[in-house]
Amino acid sequence: MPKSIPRTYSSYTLEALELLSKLIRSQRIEKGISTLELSERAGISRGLLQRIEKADPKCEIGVVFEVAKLVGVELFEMGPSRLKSKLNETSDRLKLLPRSVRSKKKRELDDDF
Amino acid sequence: MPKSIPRTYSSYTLEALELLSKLIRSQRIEKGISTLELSERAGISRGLLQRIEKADPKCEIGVVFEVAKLVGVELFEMGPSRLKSKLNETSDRLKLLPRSVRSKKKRELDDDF
DNA sequence: CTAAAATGGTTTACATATAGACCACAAGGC
DNA sequence: GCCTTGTGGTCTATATGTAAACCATTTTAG
Repeated sequence: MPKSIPRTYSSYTLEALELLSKLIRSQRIEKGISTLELSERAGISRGLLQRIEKADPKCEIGVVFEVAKLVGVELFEMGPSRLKSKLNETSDRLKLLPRSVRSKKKRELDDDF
Repeated sequence: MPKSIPRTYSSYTLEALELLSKLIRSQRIEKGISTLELSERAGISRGLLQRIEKADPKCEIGVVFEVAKLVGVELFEMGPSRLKSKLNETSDRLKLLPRSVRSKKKRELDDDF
């Protein structure tokens, strides 16, 4: 049972969210698309789009990414092709890693060497 | 009332999600952090972390970004300082734009000039 | 100025994401 | 080999995100 969970976010996260939301809003306005128009194209409600443009951390990430893509904001600062190659690269590197992690569990090892 | 909404995502969105999730998983394993450990640090359940690492589009974007930050994945491929300056830059540019958009509504103008 | 449209808020009902407890199995250390 | 621990499922209850319909205000075109 999920008890009221007051989530906290680092400033880095909040700023990244704010950047993404403002990039979306900028692109939307520059392209002359109204909130209603864009929300319809994205298949979401106008209210949700407004929350996205206000950097609400609780929106579904898939929807936010989709809206970003619709107005031409590049995720990860890369277009489709570079994204794809980076994905392959990362997939390959992931395959070489162990599936399971043995943690020291005794604290004080959270360093990143 | 939200009726069952079968969302669709573009491949670009899906690949971006997959990339992010695999970057997170890679970094987690490389740093020797178990799913339980990381979920506790992030203040989320282990199940949610598993969904994040499986690129589930329906997770809250704030949580995903926070987990990414915790394992050292840079959002937008930039660290805190560059992110901040880019944010300022975007904020300034947004201020210069009109608040409201007059859409032609008559289709066939969705071009980006 | 006036009128039309966009925006930013609400409010309500419902679908669903989440936490937390389980479980079986896999994987890695000894 | 054993044995511990991580992983990936499941299931249930609840918190909450979302769609849809409102509203008031602001903004833009004329």
